[in-house]
Amino acid sequence: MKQEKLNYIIDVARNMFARYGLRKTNIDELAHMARVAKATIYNYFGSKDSVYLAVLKKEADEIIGAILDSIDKEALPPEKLIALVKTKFNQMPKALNLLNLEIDGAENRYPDSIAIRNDLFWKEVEIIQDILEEGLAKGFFYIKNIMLASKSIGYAIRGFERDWLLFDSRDRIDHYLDYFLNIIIKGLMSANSNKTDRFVID
Amino acid sequence: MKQEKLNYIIDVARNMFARYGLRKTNIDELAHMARVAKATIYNYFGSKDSVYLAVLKKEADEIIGAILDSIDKEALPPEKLIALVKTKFNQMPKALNLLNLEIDGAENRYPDSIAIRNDLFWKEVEIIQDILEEGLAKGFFYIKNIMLASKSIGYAIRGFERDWLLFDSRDRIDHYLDYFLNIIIKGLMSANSNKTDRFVID
DNA sequence: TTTATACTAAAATCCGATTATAGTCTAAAG
DNA sequence: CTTTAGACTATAATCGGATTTTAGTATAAA
Repeated sequence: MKQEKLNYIIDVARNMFARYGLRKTNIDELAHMARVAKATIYNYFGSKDSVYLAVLKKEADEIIGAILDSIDKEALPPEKLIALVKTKFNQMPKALNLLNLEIDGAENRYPDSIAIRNDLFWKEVEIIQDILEEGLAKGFFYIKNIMLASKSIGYAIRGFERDWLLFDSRDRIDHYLDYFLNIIIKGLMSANSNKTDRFVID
Repeated sequence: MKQEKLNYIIDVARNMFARYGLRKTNIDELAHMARVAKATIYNYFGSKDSVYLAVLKKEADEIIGAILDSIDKEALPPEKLIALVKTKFNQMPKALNLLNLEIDGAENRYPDSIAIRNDLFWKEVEIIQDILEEGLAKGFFYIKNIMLASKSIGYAIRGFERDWLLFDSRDRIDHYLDYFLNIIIKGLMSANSNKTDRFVID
């Protein structure tokens, strides 16, 4: 089958899963909506779960892809870190299925889907690690244990996710995120933590 | 009724809710286990939900109380911040009902219980704010916007909770938390972020 | 290879009957 | 005046069996 057609199936499935959830989406209807035979779907994916996982995977890949793109556009490590966070949170609302995992009452939280969610987390941590390493090499950051630092920051960023997804007042949380970046970059104790003029998020 | 008896009812309820959950705990059995008449419970609490909320409230109060105690034992603001985080995570496993809210599939997540959970979060943020204010006044911290800073840190700490509760490898996450504290206190950019000798968590 | 269709076995839904339980009430005991 | 045991009700949960949906397979034709 052409890659194009396969992507189309995933896209249709993505919409259906986002609207109805895993349980209430059925393959007969998906086949009809995607204008392929049911057998074709089973030929390619093998099971309903696999279709669902392919959707989650695509959503995760999109987030990672967008983050990497945005980082490439920045030259300085601190700004790369800021770009990562901004892009991540901008992309999140598009990954409806992946993020409903966090919010929903476990409706469709099972080992494989959780694995994809965790995988996204650890990929983010890896990217953070790359940024920190570059920052260290170029003299921007001073970090004793880069692996610990990147994981710590990964976890900390996670703390903003739930409310970002649920709240009306996204702007305000954006504000907190901005400030959080300032804090981890400059620290509470450094005298210039007052000045948000250099690495500021607009 | 004596306060003592009332507390005993809450304690028994706390164990039953922790073991069986809100739905599978029934008031007849609770009355029996707590050795009071069912009417007494309804006299005091008015409804099953109110009993449950009283349990959640008590768990939240215990966490806040322990945090405040631990902070009082520290003299320096940075150490107070560290004490807050350490105590919070040490106390968390005791608050079984409150924390199952995070993990469970919404089984017993309804507006009132979420409100208590959020209340705990904002109380933590207030305490952080107090610490930051003291740290600013005494020249330890340099923070432009204390309110933003305390909320940011509150959210960031939240990011460690889920994995702390779920994972086998609590030590490792402890490690991340330690490092996280180092980062926010000293910042990625400050040259002494290497040295973890002063404000170190043992 | 894809498609339409038919097929099966397992799961979900439905529904009426039964049971369990939240919450009220009362009368007696402390 | 409060607590208690027990009776009581109305609603919600459970159960079991019949029915329907649906995941997944098989087949034959395009």
